[in-house]
Amino acid sequence: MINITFPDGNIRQYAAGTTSLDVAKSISEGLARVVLAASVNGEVRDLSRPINSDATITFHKWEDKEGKQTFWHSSAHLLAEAIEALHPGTKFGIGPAIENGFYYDIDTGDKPLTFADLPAIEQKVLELARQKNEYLRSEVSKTDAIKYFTEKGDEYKLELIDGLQDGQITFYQQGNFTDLCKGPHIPNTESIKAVKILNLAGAYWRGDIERAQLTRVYAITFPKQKELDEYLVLLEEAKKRDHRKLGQELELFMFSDKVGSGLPLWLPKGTAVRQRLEDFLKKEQIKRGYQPVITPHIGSKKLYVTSGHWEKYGKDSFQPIMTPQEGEEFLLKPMNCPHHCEIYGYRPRSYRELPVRIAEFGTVYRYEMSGELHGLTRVRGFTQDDAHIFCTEDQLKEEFLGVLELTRFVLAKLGFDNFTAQISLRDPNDKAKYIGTDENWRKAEQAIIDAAAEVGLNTVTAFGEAAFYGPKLDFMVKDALGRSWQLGTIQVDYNLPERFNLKYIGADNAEHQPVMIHRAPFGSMERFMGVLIENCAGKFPLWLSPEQFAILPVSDKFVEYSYQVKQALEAEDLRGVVDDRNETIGRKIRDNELKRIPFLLIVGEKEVEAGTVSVRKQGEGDQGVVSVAAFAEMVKGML
RNA sequence: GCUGUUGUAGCUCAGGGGUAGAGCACUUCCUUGGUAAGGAAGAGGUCGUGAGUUCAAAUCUCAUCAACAGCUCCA
Repeated sequence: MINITFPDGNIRQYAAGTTSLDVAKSISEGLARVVLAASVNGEVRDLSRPINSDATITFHKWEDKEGKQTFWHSSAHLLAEAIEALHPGTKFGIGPAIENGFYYDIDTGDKPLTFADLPAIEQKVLELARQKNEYLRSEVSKTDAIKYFTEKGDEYKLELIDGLQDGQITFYQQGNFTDLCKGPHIPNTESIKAVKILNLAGAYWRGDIERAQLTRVYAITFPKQKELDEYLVLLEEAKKRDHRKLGQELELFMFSDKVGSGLPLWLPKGTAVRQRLEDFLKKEQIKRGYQPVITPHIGSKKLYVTSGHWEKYGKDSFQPIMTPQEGEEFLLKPMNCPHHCEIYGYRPRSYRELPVRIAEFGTVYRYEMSGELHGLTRVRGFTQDDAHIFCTEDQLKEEFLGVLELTRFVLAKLGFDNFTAQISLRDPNDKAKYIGTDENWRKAEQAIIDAAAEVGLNTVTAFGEAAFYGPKLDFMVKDALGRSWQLGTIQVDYNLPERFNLKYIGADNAEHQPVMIHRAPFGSMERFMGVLIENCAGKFPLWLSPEQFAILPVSDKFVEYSYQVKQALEAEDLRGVVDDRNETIGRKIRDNELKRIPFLLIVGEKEVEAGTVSVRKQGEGDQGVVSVAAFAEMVKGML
């Protein structure tokens, strides 16, 4: 007999060799019907795998992340079976589950898959699912595995097998389809009741730009048709929050072919929001001892040769600007750090004045590849809420903590509670990509890890995601469609101080090299605005909103009073407009609701006589009548 | 940059080898209306750009630019 421990600490005894499914059945038939996989000693496994010794067990249902992942991974196999049935000779790459659904990379040879093929494939998936085939696991020798896929002619699978060790290779089969896979899988295809192929796209084999481009088929499945329908509605809703769409509807920003791609033009309303964000952070930074500076938009090429950026990015950047002077070259600045290094180094520095915190909303230009451009979140000209902190080794951790505090303060103020803090470290297997000594890297990485741990920040660690000059801590936030974007960033840099030969005089009257922290709580104004727009669905917080109120006269007889109210509110530092169009009140309400104006003030005969306004809150309807002064007080109380 | 899709009025889109259409927005007039679309009339486009095929191209072909999705990249 073996002891099985359940998540609640209960222990029950079973015969050795019992399966997770048997264990589930012993608890209830109901559980056995809905369970998809089980974690045995922390490893997610097939329900049919026997358990031979004492173990802890956790069951995974559709509601769990592990349950969904297993369900979708199994669905990927089913999708492959359907594609193979309809398009014989298709070669298969990999087909993992992703956050929402799964994909399979396929190579259909010279007959590419088109959107017209998709309905038939979806039908086939459902047809195969209804065959109620089991997912059968088998352990296969490397020789047999190679033999199978050689006969099938699938070189992608052969390449995958090549990287595996004999004795660790498993196949899974359902119906007529056998795949190289380490599992786990759900027991049977019958629980897959609804499928939608979401997208087709190119993807390089093994992510390598030099290799073949396969067709990546994105799809999602559900155990109930209703859940699929709801998911598709959710996707549609998310598209409505897209900042590119809202930016146009709310007249926040635009792009112009004549200006150039990736170069946003900020319209008055977008500018109003952005400037308030800037003012907010500038004030906070002053409180925290930052010193604002201003530097030019270009810098001599020599500056970037010194910094090392020319060597690293020069050929992929906006190319140097020539001058009438032979041999003189300037670069549009792609970052502010070198300018700030020059400011730090313009005179000798004493340890007494460290840390020096140099801040600038600096506009930079980077020639991003055309395919990378994306609304406001990936552009070629953008403004960083940049600052560089020059400090001693001993001050590093405290400064890092201070920046962490500021960044979290900023995110909280703007309503971002769903961020991920990512610690980006070197790829330990490819140190050649980075500059600087091992010793400095080790120190910098440790400082970040320690500081994050000290404030109890929940972090994920990403190896290979560091900047080429140092490790960093990034705050990642998702957009309306679930894509992750880096917003705030904090980076430790031992490299630039060295390249610019920056020094300070210590208490020992000797020269020392300061450490540099790059940091930007917003990241860039453009990207932050983009993600902010999506996060609030265009309904900006009251203090940021371009217009806080709109006054809607019931007829043009009340326009004059409307302007008096507007003046009175502006005297209270509130901002808004009068909708004096010759339109019905219903129309004015509708149009201004759609502009996401927080408060609509309706005025007619009654209001004029009583000196009041009838208040309507965005999205919440009529709030009743109050005096103008009372309204002003109420709004100010909400700021 | 790569693969695929798209490009027609300010916006959303229909059409399609014989020189352009709808709704909304806009302008004017009527209406003076009380909590999410009042009525009428009018104006507005060399169909992304450039070549080619054709008696004829917005429509077909090629190139180019831009946008979208994913990949790759992100100082």
